[in-house]
Amino acid sequence: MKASHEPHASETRCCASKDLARGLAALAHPVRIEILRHLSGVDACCCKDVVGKLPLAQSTVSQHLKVLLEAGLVRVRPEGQRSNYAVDREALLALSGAVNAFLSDCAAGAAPAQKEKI
Amino acid sequence: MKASHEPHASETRCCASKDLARGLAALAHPVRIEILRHLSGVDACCCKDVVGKLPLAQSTVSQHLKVLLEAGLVRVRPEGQRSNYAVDREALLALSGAVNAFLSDCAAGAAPAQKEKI
DNA sequence: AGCTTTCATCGTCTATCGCCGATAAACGAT
DNA sequence: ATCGTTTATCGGCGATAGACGATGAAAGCT
Repeated sequence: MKASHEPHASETRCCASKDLARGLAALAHPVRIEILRHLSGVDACCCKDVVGKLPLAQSTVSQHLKVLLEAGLVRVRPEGQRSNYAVDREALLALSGAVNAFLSDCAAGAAPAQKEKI
Repeated sequence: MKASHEPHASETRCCASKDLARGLAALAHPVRIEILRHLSGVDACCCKDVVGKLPLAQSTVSQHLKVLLEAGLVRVRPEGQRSNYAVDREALLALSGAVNAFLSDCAAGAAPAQKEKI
């Protein structure tokens, strides 16, 4: 997105926004929220199990799991012919903390690294 | 999305997921995060001000503001020829609470309204 | 009255998302 | 060695998101 174009009074801040947005984007889908819910209720389960609980094709579920995986919100452990997925509880807490920090700061009017011109 | 198709062991829960996803989707964009940051730092400011801080066209910023508005994260007060936007601090805190509750529950393994089979 | 400023909306374009079926790869079992 | 099971990935399709410029409406200014 034209990164080196104009340092529009935002350079380091922009990266933080993009990181946060990336994490949120992984979460911002009803199916992925459902999947996280399912995964959190069990120790670990394979893709097939998740497919059994959702009205979606296996390939679709696999892709959603991949998104969650790449966002670092779940972990996978290949066990035999199946892949055991589990929520990364630390990552969830970290994301929760990041979202909380951002939203609370915004709500408090303490915009990070700002407050210069009106 | 084929709502009345098969009550796949999720009916009320699905709505909650969709609501949460909707709120998160509004937040899951770097530009909108930046806008929220800007708005939180000032009491209220108009679209033009936001445009001045971002390398984007006025129409684009206006649309992002509309998304935030429809998600209830910001409020607008038309004042003369300009629109004064301000963060809805209560809404931000509410969303923060919802995200926090969901992620914390997931991290704690307490998936809401689940825990049956497997 | 004109002119400027500010904003919202429309239409368009491109890129990405979300879904699917089909297929291949990896593994276990017979 | 040959199945059956599970998973990941590919290609395609429709829908949506995100960006832009252009336009029009509303409000202020001279």
